[in-house]
Amino acid sequence: MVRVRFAPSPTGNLHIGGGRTALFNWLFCQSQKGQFVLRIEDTDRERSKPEFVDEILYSLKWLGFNWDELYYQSQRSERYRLHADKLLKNGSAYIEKSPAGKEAVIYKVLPRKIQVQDLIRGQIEFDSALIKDQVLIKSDGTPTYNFACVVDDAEMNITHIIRGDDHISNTPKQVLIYEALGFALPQFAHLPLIMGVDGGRLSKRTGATAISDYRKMGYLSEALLNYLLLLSWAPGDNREIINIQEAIKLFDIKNVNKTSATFDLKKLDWINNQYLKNADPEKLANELIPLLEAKHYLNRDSFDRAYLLGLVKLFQARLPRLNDFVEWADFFFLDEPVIDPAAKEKYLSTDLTREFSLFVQRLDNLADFEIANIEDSFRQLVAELGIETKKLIHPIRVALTGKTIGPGLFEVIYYLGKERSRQRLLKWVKK
RNA sequence: GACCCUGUCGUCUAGCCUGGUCCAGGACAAGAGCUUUUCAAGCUCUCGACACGGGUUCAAAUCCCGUCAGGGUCACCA
Repeated sequence: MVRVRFAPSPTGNLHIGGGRTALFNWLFCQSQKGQFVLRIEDTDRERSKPEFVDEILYSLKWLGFNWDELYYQSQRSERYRLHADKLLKNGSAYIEKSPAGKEAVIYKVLPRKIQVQDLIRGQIEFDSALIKDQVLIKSDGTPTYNFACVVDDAEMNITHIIRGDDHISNTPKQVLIYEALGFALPQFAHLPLIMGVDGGRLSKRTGATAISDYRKMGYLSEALLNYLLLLSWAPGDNREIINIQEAIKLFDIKNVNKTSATFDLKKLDWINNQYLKNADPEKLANELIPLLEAKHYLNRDSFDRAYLLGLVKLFQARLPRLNDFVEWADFFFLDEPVIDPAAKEKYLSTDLTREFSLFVQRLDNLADFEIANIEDSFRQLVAELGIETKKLIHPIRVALTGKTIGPGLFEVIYYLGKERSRQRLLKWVKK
């Protein structure tokens, strides 16, 4: 039975790199019908915070991952103590006393060659003569990362350790401990790191790093997952849009790339848009309601859901991020549209009193205020006036929405309604 | 600095294992155009890469060596 683990340390939010590590563990685990262990590595008492644990669990669930078992290292002190004593007894570790009289347990590293078989990289060789003696139990009684990690992975029967590249140099240290403890070695697979646009590690300086930040910005979890997946793996058929279920079917850990990848927000936006345009409007509306409410654009208890759904459908194919809806569609919720000064200058600087008045009349005369009828009456009008469609369509859009870009004008008029449309147009009519 | 990992368009990648079908394919971005209503959607086109140098071979992006470059790690942090 394949057993993998994801072992975040709750000293911060779940970040992109962690989410990606969780993703590949999930992919491998699901493709092998294995079990997924979640282990909270909270041995650093100073920096570990329960609110980070909550945040990490929440983000993992948001990404769609769940776990079969959950452990906290802080609750397993006696296990580490026990195995440290074992090493003390068989002579592979020794005690070091600090000036304050506190004792630490140190593993004695003997010189030898260590070969590690990595599922992604092949064989990697190390010389332990270059590794100094390793602290197992710190003088405050807590285990070090490398020690707790080995004890846990062994006791939890982890068969495959899939983690970031930055752990490659920990691997020989851990192999030494596995062997000293008499545990069988698991398989290792080291994922390439994700870089920021500046070439270094992805950091807050080069963009948002927390998974939850992307959720708050309006990225769908499926899209984020799809993007993260493509960062170091490809389905092999030039497909860019692939959902997690299909990926699980095609996934082979041996095909994971060795090269670190740069995080590219533009491509994430594109993928997100691909998902947004096919997303269920009901679901999108639900996500938008709190955002619109925060802007006082609607009241949760008394709004027209069908109407909101209509607006969502108008915009969803164009949005890079769901949250952009709030700004892009603001004119549907505000009493008065916020007019972009440049748009006003370009389209509303000439007097359109006659054209606007006539169009308002046509709208007033419509028996059925339907999109097709609105369009017909508009086209009839420009034909009669003998002007180009675009000469009138752009000024009307700016007057109604305040923007030069947006959904088709006739849909906009329909959803704005007859009354609001005529009022906004009449504002530009000189008496 | 030492050790380890990696090197295909600006970015993500396919191809590399099993040399020839690759004067290197796809996607994002960028640029141009189309869409007699905008674009931030859609469609079309363009630009653009095998890090470098040696080998091996009839033939190398693919195999070997070296160089260079980038990244990671060297904590009683995880």
